[in-house]
This record gives sequence, C-alpha cells and structure tokens, in this order.
Amino acid sequence: MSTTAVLRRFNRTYTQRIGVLEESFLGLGRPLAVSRLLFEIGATEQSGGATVRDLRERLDLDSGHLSRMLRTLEREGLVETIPDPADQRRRVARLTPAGHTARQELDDRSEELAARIVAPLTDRQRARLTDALATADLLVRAATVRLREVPPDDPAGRDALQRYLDEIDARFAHGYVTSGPVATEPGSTYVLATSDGEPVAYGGIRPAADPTTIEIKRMWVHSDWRGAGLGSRMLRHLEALAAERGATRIVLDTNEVLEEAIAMYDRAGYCRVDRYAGSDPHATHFFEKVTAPR
Amino acid sequence: MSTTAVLRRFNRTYTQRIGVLEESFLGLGRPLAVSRLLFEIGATEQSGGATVRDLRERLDLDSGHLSRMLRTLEREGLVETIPDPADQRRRVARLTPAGHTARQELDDRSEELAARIVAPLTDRQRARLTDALATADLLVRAATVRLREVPPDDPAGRDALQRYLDEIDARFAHGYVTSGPVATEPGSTYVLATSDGEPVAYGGIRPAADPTTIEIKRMWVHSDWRGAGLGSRMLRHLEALAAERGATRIVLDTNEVLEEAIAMYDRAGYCRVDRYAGSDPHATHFFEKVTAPR
DNA sequence: ATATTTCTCTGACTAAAGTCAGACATCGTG
DNA sequence: CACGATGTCTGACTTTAGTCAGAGAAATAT
Repeated sequence: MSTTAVLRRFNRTYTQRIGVLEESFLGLGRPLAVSRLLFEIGATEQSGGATVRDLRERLDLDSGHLSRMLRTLEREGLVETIPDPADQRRRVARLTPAGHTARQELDDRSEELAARIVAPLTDRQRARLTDALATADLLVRAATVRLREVPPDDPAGRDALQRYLDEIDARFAHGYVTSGPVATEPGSTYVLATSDGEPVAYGGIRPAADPTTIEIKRMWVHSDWRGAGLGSRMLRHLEALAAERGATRIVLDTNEVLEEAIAMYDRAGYCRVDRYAGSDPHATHFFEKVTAPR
Repeated sequence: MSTTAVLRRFNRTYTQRIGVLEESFLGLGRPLAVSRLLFEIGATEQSGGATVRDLRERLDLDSGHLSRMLRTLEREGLVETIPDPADQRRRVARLTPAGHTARQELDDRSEELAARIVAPLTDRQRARLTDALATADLLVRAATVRLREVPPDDPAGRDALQRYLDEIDARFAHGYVTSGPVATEPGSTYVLATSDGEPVAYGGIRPAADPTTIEIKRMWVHSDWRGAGLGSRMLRHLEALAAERGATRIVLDTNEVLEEAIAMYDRAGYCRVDRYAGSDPHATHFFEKVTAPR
C-alpha cells in the first residue's frame, strides 16, 4: 500500500478509536477545549507562564474565544492572569494552586486513558506499538517542520547560531575560538527550521568571490533531530535558494569533529576539495558540488 | 520511554499537526461531521447503501443528530434515503450522482492532504513511516476491539460461526461434514469480538460433564487479524468467564489443520491430552488447562 | 388480533465553537 | 507628546454539536 493510503487509513482508525475516547475521558465537566487550555498553560509554567498571545498561537484560537475561556478558568479559580511586567499590554496566565491540582488530575486521566488503550495488548505488542509510534512521531514532526527565511539578526536565528557554536566548542578538543556573531553580509540569506516554535535546524548561504559560486554556512541540526533527514532537507532547500540566485557551484566547509555532517555531505553528492579562499580558518574539511547550469 | 508516554506524546503531535490540517482541508463549506457522513455512506455503496442504524453505530452519533445531517445532505441533493425493502422500518441512504461527485472531491482532497504531509520526507523516511503507521494501525485496532457476549443465535455470531466452519472446510483435505448450527445449550455463552462492526473473532464456553470443567468451543479469528494477539485475548476472556462460573479445568479440542490455533494453545499453557468425552468427532487435537481453584 | 418492540423522524432545547467589530490601554518611534 | 502599532478584552452575533422526549410506522411476539 502507498504511504498516503496507509496514512489515511491510520488517520481514520486513530480519530475513530482514540480521538473519541479522548473527548469522553478528558472532559471532566469542562469542555475539552478548556481542558486543553488548562493543560497548555501548565506546560509553560516553568518558564513563568504563557502570554495570551502564545496560547493563542499554540492552540490556534480566536482572540475573543480564548479570552472567554480564560475568564471561565479564572472564575473557577484555576488560573490567574497578570500583566506581563516586561510589557504591560500583554498578560501572562498562570495556574493557581487549585489549577495545578486540576491539571494534575487531567494528567492522571490522560495517563489512565493511555494505559487503558494499551491494556489489551501483550508485552510484545506493546513494545512494537511503542516503537512504531516513536518512529511515526519523529517522522510526522520532521515532515511538518517549517522552513522560513530569517534576517541574520533574528533572535531565533541567533539562538540556533549560538547552539551551533556551542556544539563545535564542546566537541572541539583543542578549544575553539568563537568568532562572535557574523556581520550581515550583503546577499546572504539565512533559513530557520522550527517545530512547535523551537528552532530545530539552521543554515544559510552567502555569495563567494566567484559570482557563480555560493557558499553554504553554519548548517546546524538540533541534536534531538539528528537522523530525521532534516539536515538533507535543509541542504536541499539551501541548494535551491542558491540555484535561484544563479549559482552553478556550491562550496562549504566544516570541522572534522562534526562527523555526521561530513557523512551527510558525502551522501548528498559533495566532493572533497582543498581549502578554498574565504573558508573558515578553523575548518578542516572542504566540499564542493557542481550543479548543472540552468 | 514507557508506552503510555510515547502514546501521549504521539497523540499531541498528531492532533496538533494533522488533526488541525484535516479540518481546514476537508471542510469544503460543509461542517466536518457532514463530510464524514458523506464519506461513510459512500464507503458502503457497493453493499447497496447503509441503513441509518449502521451509520449511527459507525459514526457514534445521536439518532436525532444523524437524522438531521441526512436531511441536510438530501437538501443538497447528495444523498437519497429509501426504505429498506427487507424491513420497511429501516431506511437505507445512498449517494446520488451529485453525491458521488462530492465524495470523490473529498477523497481527492484527502489524498492531496496526505501527499502534502509526506512530501518533505525522503523515500527512505516515507517507507519507514508507512511501516510504522501500518504497525500502529494494526495494533491500535487490535487494542480497541470490542468483546461482548452474544446469544448463540445472534446474526453476527452466526456469521462468525459460518466463517469458522468454512475455514475448517476449506483447509480440511478429507472434506469436512458441516455439522450445522448447534442448538443452544443451557449454560453456554458466546463472545463476539467486533471491529468497526465487523466480526473479527468469536468463541464460546459450555459446561462439560464434570461440573468443575468448562469446554471452550468454536474459537475463530478473522484471517486478516491473525498475529494481532486477538486469539490469546479471546482465550483469556473466555478463561475468565469460565473462572467466574467456577471452573477449575478448561478443555478444548481443535483440528490438526488449524496450526496457528494449536501453537497458540501451546503458548497459552494448555497441555495436550487424549480425546475427552463430548469432544467433536472431527477434532484431532485435545487440550486442557487446570487453573488454581479460587 | 393485540401488545410489544424496533426503527427513524421531528420538535424543542442547551452547550460549545467560532467570528467580527470595536473599545481601551500600552508600547515604540519620530 | 502625538501617532500608529500592538495586545487584550467585551458585546453581539451565527453555526455546529449534542440531548431528550415522544410521535408514528412497521415488524415481531403472544
């Protein structure tokens, strides 16, 4: 069966068998959406609560609708909203002690529901299901990652860049001298991949000396996401951008400590070349790929 | 990570990433539930349409609610309902030509959505996802199969019984003499497992001569469902019923052609014994299991 | 033939979800 | 400090969902 057929069949099974159960199980007197909201607020607690805007985006709700649900939860004494000290227009929602209790209850119910669903399975089946769902989870997440261009000084991009540097630093036995944030170069473009708003991959292109050559810079994939094909997807995306800009040759450099990256470049059809002009002084491996002129 | 944790995480991923997409994609002006209904009616077309009762069960809807949705579809000219010739109280719903078109459109959209979801994946990833979802589908279905007691003359039970006999017949090289429907024996209980209303497993118990012994009869698992652990689940269920009725010993017989069944009984702790009184004349293998008295 | 059960339908609701316009406060910028 | 942008809220809806009682027709049991 084709992937789409399997996906569609699974979707039917899933919504029918599990979606339905969920609603009847997690209601607890409240409408399901309100329960979900309570849950979501709780999920952001350690970072000091969520702003209304965050919640709206995460749950994809209308502003009026969300506001009303927040009032409902406040009336029940489960949530309190206070103005964000950093910006008084914003309001952050936080759970009250009673809210924590209610959320814990929800969590318990959810756990119980999951336990009930898998209860009829044998240990071996349960292990197979765990495996299958973990794989599916990773791949569905990977498939729905969003790539978008960001300015070089975008905070999420900066964050990704910092992690990239940290990792080289941590892996680099000889102590890597962080070169600090790069200045914006004309013609360079950076792309950020996010999942649930979290940066999961980053990379960019910049023109090289030769006008038909473009250099790929600062490719990074979040460590939790290695092996999900995100690296090659980002690479293909950047190659497409380079092609749009008329490049027929792509170069890039990397450091020997980034073994997975090197393997990926090999797989993606890059050839090892000598150090090229303009490469990073700390780089140890150099690649190029010549693409057919359009 | 535990199975429940993986299941819950997957559930979040799935509803957030795919559930949401689905609604925006498959609405097409109609409320989603109406679209689903249209789809479901179409799915039963080759068998001459679905009765209202069938639809109600499959979609788990209130009678009034469903009736109104059917009127909506009729008003749009997509569906027509006619009294069931076999039973004039029932009504069967069928798609009109326009309904077929609308359903096809839905189907296309659904296919397109699925294709879009998997588009960013590489071939290898797609294959992994297909695998994982097919496994998860089977296991989720298996986990949510419903077991219920049925009277010996329940039509679904009869159907299951017939398939059981057919299969022995087909496999039995020497030509099996079908013994016809068994008369209801006092104290016997039959259990039917259904998935989407389809019988997928069947079995029953009946008291043996010895009052502390109960015999398990007519265990059958749908061929599509072998290997999903349904057989052992049914077996455990019947054993529990037998225990409730005070049995401390369970016997059963089967035919050598049903190899998987024999393997299952071995795995489930049954010992091979000699032919016992009251066993089926065509049976070739006999088992017993002594359970601790309560 | 009468009573009972089964099946679908309508009426009359309540609850939840989702929309849209605009009020009001606050922030950043020139 | 005026001005546009941003962020949240309320009011005033419309649409879907979901419930429940009971009417009326047809089948089945007594």
